[in-house]
Amino acid sequence: MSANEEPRWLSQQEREMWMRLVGVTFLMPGVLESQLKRDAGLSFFEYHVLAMLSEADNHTRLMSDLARWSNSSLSRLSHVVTRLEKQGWVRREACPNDGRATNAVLTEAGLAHLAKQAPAHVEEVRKQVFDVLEPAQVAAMSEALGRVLAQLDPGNLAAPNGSCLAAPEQIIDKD
Amino acid sequence: MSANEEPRWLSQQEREMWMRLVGVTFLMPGVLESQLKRDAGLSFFEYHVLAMLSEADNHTRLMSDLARWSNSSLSRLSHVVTRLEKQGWVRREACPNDGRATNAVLTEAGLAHLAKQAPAHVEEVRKQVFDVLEPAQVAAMSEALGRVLAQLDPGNLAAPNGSCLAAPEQIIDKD
DNA sequence: AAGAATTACTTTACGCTTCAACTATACATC
DNA sequence: GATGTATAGTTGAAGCGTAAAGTAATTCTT
Repeated sequence: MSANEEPRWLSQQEREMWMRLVGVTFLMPGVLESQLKRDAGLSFFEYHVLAMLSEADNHTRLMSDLARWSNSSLSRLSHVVTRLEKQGWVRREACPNDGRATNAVLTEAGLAHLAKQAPAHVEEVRKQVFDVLEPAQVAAMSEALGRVLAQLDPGNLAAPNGSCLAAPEQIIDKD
Repeated sequence: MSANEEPRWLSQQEREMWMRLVGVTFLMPGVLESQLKRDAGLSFFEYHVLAMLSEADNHTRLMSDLARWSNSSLSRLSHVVTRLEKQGWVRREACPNDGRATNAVLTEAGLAHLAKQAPAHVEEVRKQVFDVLEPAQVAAMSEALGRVLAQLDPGNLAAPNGSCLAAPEQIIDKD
């Protein structure tokens, strides 16, 4: 936008959608986190990380790939994995191919804990999001959100090709 | 869900939408915040709060209403308003009708700062969200997000009726 | 009128994330 | 082989938000 152009203010319809998107963005993590904290002692992000490890080959992923796929910084992930290590749910392993790289591995205890919590969590996700949407709305949301996500994080569309990463397995039909 | 029922796992289509929604939820605030922090020294939430005050009659709102409408806790808002006070962009006033209540008021400096930052911010919002969506997608997203938001925060649909609140003015066509 | 319950914040302490600096390893250039 | 640059994390300090406690005012009940 050049200095002389009029800003492209949002229309009334765009503003309404914007306020709702911001509202969902602010509220959703906290609402889902309430149930997870109470039942599992996990934050929403921690659950998300454990779920991603559960879907990986050998329940193992490079830290850099895990950070990218969970939409977080390496620093944030490093701190979170440190906490999950202390709980015994994740462990760190050096990467045999690259001395700089570290793998995060979901432990047996972590997998058991995740499996135990998944039913209640998916029920809460269904209650808060999917039960209020028609199937056509889910499809439309998915298409539109895909476009927004591609803009927000262009680099994440590519399949990860970091070392120490097997091709992802077919994902278990859980949240 | 009774103890004996099978959990309602997400379908493949639902999972795809879910991962995208979570991705946008995690990434969007930070991406928009980068531009705001750099240009204005404001977090995304701080900007949101100033924008809401700018739209209020006399640029004044009850703290409790402002918290509700900005989807935050009173405690969070109290801390944020304290910081904005220190910057000279907001001030607190006791409510004449209710001794317990506090009004947040946008100062002249705050209004000027917001007006200065609004063009760049709306451009960033347009770039990250609206430029990648078709008008029909904006309408569909708005409808679907409205349903999800109603579920996440049922009480917020009602018009606020706290004391010290005039009916909101027609909102200026800004982000 | 007095006391109990509720409401509207504010404040403190703690946990989590970000920022910036650091360490170690791999790769490119000479 | 040596040096510089880039990469992959880790770590500590500071900032921000949550939980819980506190203060003050209002409303309700007796």
